[in-house]
Amino acid sequence: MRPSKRDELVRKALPIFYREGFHATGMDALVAETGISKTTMFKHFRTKDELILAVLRYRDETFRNWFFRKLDDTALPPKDRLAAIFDILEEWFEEPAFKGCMFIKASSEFQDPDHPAYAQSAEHKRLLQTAFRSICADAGAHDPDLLARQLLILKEGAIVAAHMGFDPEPAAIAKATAEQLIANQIDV
Amino acid sequence: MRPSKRDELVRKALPIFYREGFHATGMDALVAETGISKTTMFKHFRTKDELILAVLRYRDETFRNWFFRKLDDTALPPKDRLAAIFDILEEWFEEPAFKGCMFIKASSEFQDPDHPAYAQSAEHKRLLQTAFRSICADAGAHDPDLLARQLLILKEGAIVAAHMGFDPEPAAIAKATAEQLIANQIDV
DNA sequence: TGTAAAGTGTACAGATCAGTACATAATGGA
DNA sequence: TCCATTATGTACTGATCTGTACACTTTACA
Repeated sequence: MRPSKRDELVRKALPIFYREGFHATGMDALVAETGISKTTMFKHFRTKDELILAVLRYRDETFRNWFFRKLDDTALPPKDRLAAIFDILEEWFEEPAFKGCMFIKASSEFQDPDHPAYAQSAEHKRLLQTAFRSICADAGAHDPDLLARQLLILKEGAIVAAHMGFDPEPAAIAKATAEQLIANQIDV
Repeated sequence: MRPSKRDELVRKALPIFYREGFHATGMDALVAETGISKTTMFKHFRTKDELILAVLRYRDETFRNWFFRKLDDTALPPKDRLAAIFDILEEWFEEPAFKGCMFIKASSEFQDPDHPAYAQSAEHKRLLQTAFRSICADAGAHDPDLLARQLLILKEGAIVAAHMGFDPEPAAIAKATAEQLIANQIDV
């Protein structure tokens, strides 16, 4: 099977689900916007849920790639990289298409903990936490696990604030907080 | 109009929407679980969206009442009250019915910024922020606005972590962070 | 160029959605 | 007890939902 159409579908469905929501997006809407026939969609994915899951997997991959690539590109030492997390976050928030975190939204729409979309969303966050922890350790944090968890909670809070619009500069606020944590945990 | 049935409907619909989601809950499901007839529902609310909005208003009221009542009951001085925010949060997380923040989920399902449910959700967070700021000022924070925004972002991050389950002790982690912020802003 | 795989378009099934019509029953106050 | 208000039950409309059937067309490759 040539997987090109399948990938094209996942790639094109992502921004639609992201923008409109999972339940609110019907298969007919996907047909209209992707230009891919419904027959083909159901040939590649047995159900809508399977497509959603593939979209989430794709999102996990591309988001983490984008994020940590950006972080690497700063070429900063690990300690400064931890603070730079929130600069990259700010870049994301300022994208015109920014609509919050797709995984927070997925776990809002698929609340059953047994639903694979929920599991996939939690897994995404765990992968971020692991990556954060590794940077914390490289930076010489006294308690890398604690610091990573604090930074991740800050990141999630900033995303919620940015999405709901109740704070005009969530990334800057979170960064200011992070810098205090980092200063307290890492000797100069 | 005796508003008893209306209130009963709002009160009974809340946990259903909270547990199942807004789109995923049909009016027929509400009839089945509340025991209130569909005719009556549509006599009190012209549309499902109007019912959802009433539910969100009710949630805003009861949640803030519950939260700040709890905070008052600690009878702590303002500075300690700021840290106690996260103890109360932990109580909430440990409730068996805890399923995340209803407003984060509402803004996930109704993403259009013009949708009243989205506006209502943002308003809830702003009201929390205002209340936090007032306690920060009472506690003698150097920058009450900054501290309140930091604490709110921590709170939202902890809620997301608790809901998605990627951190086993989100309230404790957020509290440890908050205590550093408070110590840095408030002289003993 | 021939052939099998992959994709398309349309039409449909069956379920479920929000919301309505209408006749009947319960309720509460004077 | 009378009467207006309020609530109920059922059956319905028309739209939309996921998913399927099927005949047709395009594509890739040997």
